[in-house]
Amino acid sequence: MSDSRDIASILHVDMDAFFVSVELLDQPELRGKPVVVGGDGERGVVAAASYEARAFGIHSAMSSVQARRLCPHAVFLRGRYHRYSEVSANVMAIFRDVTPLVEPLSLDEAFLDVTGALRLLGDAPTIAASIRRRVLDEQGLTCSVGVASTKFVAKLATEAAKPKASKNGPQFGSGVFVVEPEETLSFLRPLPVESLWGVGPATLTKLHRIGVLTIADLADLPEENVVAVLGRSQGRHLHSLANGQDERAVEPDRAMKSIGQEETFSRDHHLRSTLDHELVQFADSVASRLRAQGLVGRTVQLKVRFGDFTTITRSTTLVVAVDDSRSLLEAGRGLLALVDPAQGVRLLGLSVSGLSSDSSRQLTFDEAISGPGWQEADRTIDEIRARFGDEAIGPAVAAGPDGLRLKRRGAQQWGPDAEQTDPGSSSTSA
DNA sequence: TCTGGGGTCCTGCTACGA
DNA sequence: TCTGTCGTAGCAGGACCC
Repeated sequence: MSDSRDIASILHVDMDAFFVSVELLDQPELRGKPVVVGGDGERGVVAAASYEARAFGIHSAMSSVQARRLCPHAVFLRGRYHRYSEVSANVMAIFRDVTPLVEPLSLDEAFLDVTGALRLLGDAPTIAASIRRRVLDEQGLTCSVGVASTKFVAKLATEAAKPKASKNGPQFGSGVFVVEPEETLSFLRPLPVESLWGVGPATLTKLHRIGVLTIADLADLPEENVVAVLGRSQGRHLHSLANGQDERAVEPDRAMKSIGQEETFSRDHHLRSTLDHELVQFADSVASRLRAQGLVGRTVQLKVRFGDFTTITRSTTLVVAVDDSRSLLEAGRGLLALVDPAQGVRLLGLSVSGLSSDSSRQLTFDEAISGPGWQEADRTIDEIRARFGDEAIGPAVAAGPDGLRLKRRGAQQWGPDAEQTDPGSSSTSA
């Protein structure tokens, strides 16, 4: 991105209230109403809120209990992750029509480096406007675009372009907001320091302690003072950003670093056997996703959050990288044995990192001497799921009490299942 | 008061081999 | 042979993002 230093050719595109907008596409009768996606269980949180809901003070990451209190008549919808992925893929395809340099950040936002498209398609604001038009025409969705010479300024510019919630309904933003290179510092300096990417609650407390409230305050401090407070890596990074310097290029092919699944239970679990049941499903699901991506992983990590919200992780690194459910389950069980669930477990998670392509996969000792038995079984399961859907087959433990109902994988994106029962809590909680 | 799920990145500590 | 140093890997926890 050599040219992007002196020309505004980095775009940050962010879909407006994406999950809610997709729901409104499919259920147009909800338009104009306060709609909340996620947070339909007792322990859930809000994943997205319509601008009408935001006018009541509801925002993403807010607990569902609080959201209901603020707006009891809002429509609460369970998230449909697969549907959002589908629409997201269509939107990303539009971006890739403009430039191959697209770096998705999540389902609903991406960076685009349009330096190479300027001669053909016009200047960056023109390209931004045409992307907005295409997304609206082809997908029926609105988005906001920030244009700048660096990634993080483009991202901040998007905030300025976005619609704002108000009591009188959404106030539409400009849709495109451009920060020319020479305007970068005057744009940044008045903003609160928490606008910087990487300043969360913990860092903000440290910065407030030394009197830093705005980006200008941070930029004007000597770098060594910032490093003394935040450490070398974060201190240097944030000081550079505050001064408008960001050398990071748009990276279209970022490799996945880990794959995992976790779940917050509707009630705390106290029995190891209950947690083992969950572990079986996690291992099955994570292994299946590894194989779908053609990946194998070496480091298995178990995450446990107790009732008092303290969270621990236990991990182990295997001799060879794996993608089968049995190996993940064995490793997970070994780690679970290190944990005492008696005080009540609120969340359990299993993830795999140290990923590499499965073409580099080595045979395990078992496979080498007895053949790929479990791997073969897993691949057969993959084929059945590909033909008949995710719910067609799964670990026996995932079947419900009637032996027929399979718990859907990936169904609980934003909170525990309201109908979940907990055999552990009733017998051991005090 | 209440705090999901899926991730990435960084830091500090320990163990171990050269 | 003993000791100290250095680099690296593994592990655990925390902060942050959407």
